[in-house]
Amino acid sequence: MEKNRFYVTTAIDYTNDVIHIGHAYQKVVADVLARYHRRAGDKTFFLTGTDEHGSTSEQSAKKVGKEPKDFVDEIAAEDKRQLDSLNLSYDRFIRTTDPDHIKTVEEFYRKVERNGDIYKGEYSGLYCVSCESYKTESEIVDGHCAVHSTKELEKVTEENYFFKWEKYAPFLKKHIKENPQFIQPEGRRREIISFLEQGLEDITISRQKEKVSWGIPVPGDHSQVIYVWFDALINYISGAPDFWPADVHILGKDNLRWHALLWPAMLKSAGYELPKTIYAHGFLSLAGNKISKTLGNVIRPTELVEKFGVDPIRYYLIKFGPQREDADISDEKIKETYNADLANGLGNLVSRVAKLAEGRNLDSLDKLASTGSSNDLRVFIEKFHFDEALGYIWKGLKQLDAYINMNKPWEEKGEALDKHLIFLVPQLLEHAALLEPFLPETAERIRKQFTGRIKPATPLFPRLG
RNA sequence: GGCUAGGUAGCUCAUCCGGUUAGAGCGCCGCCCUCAUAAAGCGGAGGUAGUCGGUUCGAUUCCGACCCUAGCCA
Repeated sequence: MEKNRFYVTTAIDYTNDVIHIGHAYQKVVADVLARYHRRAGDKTFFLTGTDEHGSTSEQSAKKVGKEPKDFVDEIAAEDKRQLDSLNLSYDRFIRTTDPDHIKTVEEFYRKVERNGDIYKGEYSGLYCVSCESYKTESEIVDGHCAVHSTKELEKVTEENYFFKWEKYAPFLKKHIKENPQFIQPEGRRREIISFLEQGLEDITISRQKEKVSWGIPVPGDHSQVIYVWFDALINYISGAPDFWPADVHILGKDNLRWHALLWPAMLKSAGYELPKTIYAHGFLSLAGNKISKTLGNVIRPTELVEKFGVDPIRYYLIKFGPQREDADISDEKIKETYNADLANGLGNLVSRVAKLAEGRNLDSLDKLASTGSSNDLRVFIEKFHFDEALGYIWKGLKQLDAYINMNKPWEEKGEALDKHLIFLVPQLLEHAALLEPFLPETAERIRKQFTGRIKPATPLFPRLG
């Protein structure tokens, strides 16, 4: 059987601070896709990592009296710990300070340059001396820098390199219209199309080294460093060159424009294939509030995982996460979902069957099951409808509960009981297999419990009071 | 301010092109059962579909204005 190739990426996170629970959704979703495709036998690569260059990381380092590299080393290590707590099966954690990434960026830049799409121009913007960086409109409050409201912003003009973005507008328009699958979900696609109708302007892709020193030098002109996107986006190629083009980039809606419009233009210019799908999700709020340092309500994945366990957090995010629109998370909501679906649902069903089959050795049975494949499930996954995928599996679990209620196997003995177990145990194992991409730890526990001599029932998910 | 997306039961969402009493899951209340984690099963309460106007025989569904939420404004 011929194997497909599957390459999924997440956004790489900025290293001015450690990631929080709001970043967890896209990582879990990417993990579900990666695990699903690995199971299906596809040659799979799952890339995640950190975006480490730029003035914001540089200044965060300075604030705590550290060299940029030392500082981002610490953040990257902590980010990785956060991701690991979610049981993510990434194949590489790329850092934009990795030597092979820097080399790829230089090569990429040269390709675009050779194609005649880079030129020198004048960039002018409002510069905050205290921040040592240019401010965009959203960072300016009443004409002042949002962080330094007493200082005047200076209008500064500098010579930078520009990328001929506008040139690619017709190409982008055509590609997006002809490939409905390119930007997902559909609402986001319309958003980008209508933005594109307003036209594009060329964009600066470098900064003078004296303003931003923490970055990759522009090839051939070390008085400038490459600015943000011409560094960060290229990680998708440097992270797994043999797997390019990516099947899906998963990112937050704030990054969509860059991924949907700038990145494809860059790729086209440099002569690369385009990714197949760019999937943008919404944001997660915490108990009704925006997650922000200023509000002081930032929580890390590790905190929730310690409180509820990995799979309950994964389950909540997949079922109620910001798949299309924004979503909310809170201890209360996690607990409610945990009790309803995991304790009373899956966990209780496992206990029922385990008790009925306790001590039996039905080893020959489990080999009949566990194909872990389902056409319905495949369709949900391909459409990125992860919540519906879980709903589909849970519908199956409900049917098993209904089967037990109807057939009352606890009233049976011997062969009559076996008749039911021969149906129930393989069914349960089959569902565990379907569940593996979503709740890997739970799937494994069920598999172990029902392999060989069936172990006594210990609650998979003890009910929370 | 401009552009875009969204506002349907307490919560999360479904309602294809306008048309009988707007649905589901969770939560809540009641009943019932016990193989099971006081779980499963059955029943019930709960919505003037953001607001106000317009088009129409008829609008949650179309049009307009306004309000609220979110993202972007390079």
